[in-house]
Amino acid sequence: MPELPEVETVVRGLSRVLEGEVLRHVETRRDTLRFPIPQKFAEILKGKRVKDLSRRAKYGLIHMEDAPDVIFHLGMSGRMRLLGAGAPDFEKHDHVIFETGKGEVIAFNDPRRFGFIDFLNEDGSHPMLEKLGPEPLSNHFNGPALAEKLKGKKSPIKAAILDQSVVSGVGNIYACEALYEAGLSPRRSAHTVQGQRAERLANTIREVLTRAIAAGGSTLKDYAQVDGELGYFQHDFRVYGREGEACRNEGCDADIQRLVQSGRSTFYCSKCQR
DNA sequence: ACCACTACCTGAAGGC
DNA sequence: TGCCTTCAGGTAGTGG
Repeated sequence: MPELPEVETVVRGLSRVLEGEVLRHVETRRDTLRFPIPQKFAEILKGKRVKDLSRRAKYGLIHMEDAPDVIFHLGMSGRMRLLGAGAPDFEKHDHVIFETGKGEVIAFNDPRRFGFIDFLNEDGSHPMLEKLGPEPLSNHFNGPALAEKLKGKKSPIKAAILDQSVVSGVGNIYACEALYEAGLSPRRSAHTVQGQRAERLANTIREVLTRAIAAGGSTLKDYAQVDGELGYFQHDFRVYGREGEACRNEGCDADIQRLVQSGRSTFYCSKCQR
């Protein structure tokens, strides 16, 4: 499910339910996701109040009063499910449960278990946050900053923008979409994206992510916002998942092609992207 | 140092 | 109906 726009949507949804609330009940229903869940995770959080939530790249952060902050990652298949108050209807793969003082129940559900949940260090650091590049929607991300990161990189530009140390939060869908909007071939060597090209790409990355957030993210299989609403940005895809379909650029008669780069599908138009 | 590939895990979809 | 293969929104670790 989750690239930056989906995580942003989930964090906003969770904020509405959790901010300012005491965690009346916390429960871990297995010991390990991608990494082990910390010992006494539930015990440490039980009875503590949530200050607020934030997002860094594809990570959600739950800031606590008088307890360590929580970091979570949704992996490929993670969701946060908001369950009605009363007797919650748990499903398979509901691994971690939070209940607020008002009786709202949140379940972290992740069939593939590529996600994880952990505590931040006291200074707000975490090993997973160390190598992250700039937030694409912040002022630190722009053409020159991107060009600098791409300098000397021999890998294809598609692989480079999936590299979280170049720009953080962009995943396979939005990498494809941003390259299409920028008119750049996914196979182009990253180091050739300088000057105007870098400017253009930085802009399309920001635009695509911003539009996706406004649409509540993208729903492929079962991604849902916290309240169960679906995202709908998938209707705006220009290339992702559209192999063999017509390019949507005015005056282009080519079909969208699919190729595999470092083990992942790339969708692009070979006429519009150079 | 850089880059591509594998491994991690489950489930859905398609072919036979 | 069922078995087998392929594919999926991510990323740490490995080996060239």
